[in-house]
Amino acid sequence: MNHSPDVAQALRHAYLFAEMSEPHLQALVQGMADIHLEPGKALFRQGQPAERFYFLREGLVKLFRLSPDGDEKIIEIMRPGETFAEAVMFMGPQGRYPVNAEAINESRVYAFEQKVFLNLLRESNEATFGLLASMSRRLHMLVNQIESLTLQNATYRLVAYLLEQIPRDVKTSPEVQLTTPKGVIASRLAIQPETLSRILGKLRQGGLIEVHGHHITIRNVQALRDTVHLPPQE
Amino acid sequence: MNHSPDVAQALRHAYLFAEMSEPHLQALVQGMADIHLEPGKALFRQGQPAERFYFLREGLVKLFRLSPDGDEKIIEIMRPGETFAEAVMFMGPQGRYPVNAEAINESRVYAFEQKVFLNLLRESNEATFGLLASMSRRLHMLVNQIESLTLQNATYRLVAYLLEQIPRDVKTSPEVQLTTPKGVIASRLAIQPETLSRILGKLRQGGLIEVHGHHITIRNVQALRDTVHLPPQE
DNA sequence: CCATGGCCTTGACCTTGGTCAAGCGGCCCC
DNA sequence: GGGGCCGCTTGACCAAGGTCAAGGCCATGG
Repeated sequence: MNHSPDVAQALRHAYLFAEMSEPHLQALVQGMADIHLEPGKALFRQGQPAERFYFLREGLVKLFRLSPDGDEKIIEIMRPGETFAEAVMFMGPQGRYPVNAEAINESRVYAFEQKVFLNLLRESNEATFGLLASMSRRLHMLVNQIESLTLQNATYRLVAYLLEQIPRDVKTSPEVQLTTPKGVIASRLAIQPETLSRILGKLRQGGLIEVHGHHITIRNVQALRDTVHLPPQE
Repeated sequence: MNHSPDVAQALRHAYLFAEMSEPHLQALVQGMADIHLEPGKALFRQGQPAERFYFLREGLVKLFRLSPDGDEKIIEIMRPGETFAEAVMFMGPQGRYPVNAEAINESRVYAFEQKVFLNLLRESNEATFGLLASMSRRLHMLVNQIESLTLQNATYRLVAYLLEQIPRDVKTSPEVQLTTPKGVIASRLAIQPETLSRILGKLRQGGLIEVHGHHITIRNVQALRDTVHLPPQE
């Protein structure tokens, strides 16, 4: 199967490939693996030698850590068009995945050999800068996460999460469609599902939101921001 | 003043400069600024346009966030030989510092213009790979921090911190010298000073450690690991 | 049409660590 | 040498969120 044109097209949405020369990109597409994942299927486990990195084509993948007694903390939920595990390439020759990766929904990922990609990087600076940009974004994201875990409470984190889910451009009473089960969101926010449910209930009672299953209507964006002392606007 | 030889020597300890060609390094040394900081003096503030990045020559610098009501969370404590704020270079042209930086002790930092460094990166791949390595290490460090904030409790974090402070190679009853006031350590571990004090007291009562001001003797490394269910050895 | 199981909600209770307040000890500086 | 300050400790109390247990609500499949 030769999907090269549209595959290359899709890849260009990722920082990593955005600026890459056409021949280089083509070479990568030739060498990549197209992997199909059922919901709940693991892609890799923490501690495994990291030989590949990934581009999410369709579906939803969670990156997470497990505590000794099985509790799960989701570090990041990957969405289509994003790459992950690229940074591990530079952890030295014996690099290992620092997290687990598992499909939430049925998913399709493209896998690239790190060795191949590294060779390509050595002779192409545009690609390297794309990689630097994506790592720098991820660093910032993690710092934000640490801040909200330590300096803010559970309600803040949930509200911030909801506000992030509002599609750009929307001015009117925004509708948010939760893309994952609530338990997954809870783990991402480092709270228990019970607590998530209670906070949602509290916000609902306050008339700030309406909850219909996975569909949430935000009745008053500004009031919502105010409850957690977020500055107006975005 | 021309300290170039020993300055270059010191810079090579950082990943960022380790593999860099001698002429390039010399050029950077020529252009850098040598900054002296009194304890408590700010180097930069979150939100300021990021035009430089830094190498810590002497002293101790904290990177931290502030909550709206003044609580401080230290993200990282920089030690001599380390670079910081390099990643911001890739946040786009209007990059801003994502944290505050302030000297804990009297310190000396070298400051480099991002523009200059970026130009150099474009023509030198060794330097770029050094940068990638240091960003990748920092990513891993942040993920570890998120894990211990969410999946572990305060005692675990403190014990893990103490164990990290044990100098390599030591086999006998290890001595740890705290390099910063305990309040700083508390902020780094995201606990209150009172809690830090209590946990230390609990460990002391359990006969696991001895505390004499900033000097801590670990009486039983293995028992200490066991209290937080860390696997033996390192 | 009902049974099953997953996901979510709700209630009662508990634990960890935060908050507030008081006090101690060393250090610096007049 | 005394006053004051800072960093730390200790105690009493508190509250956010976790834990445990019991249902409810669908969707799915027999």
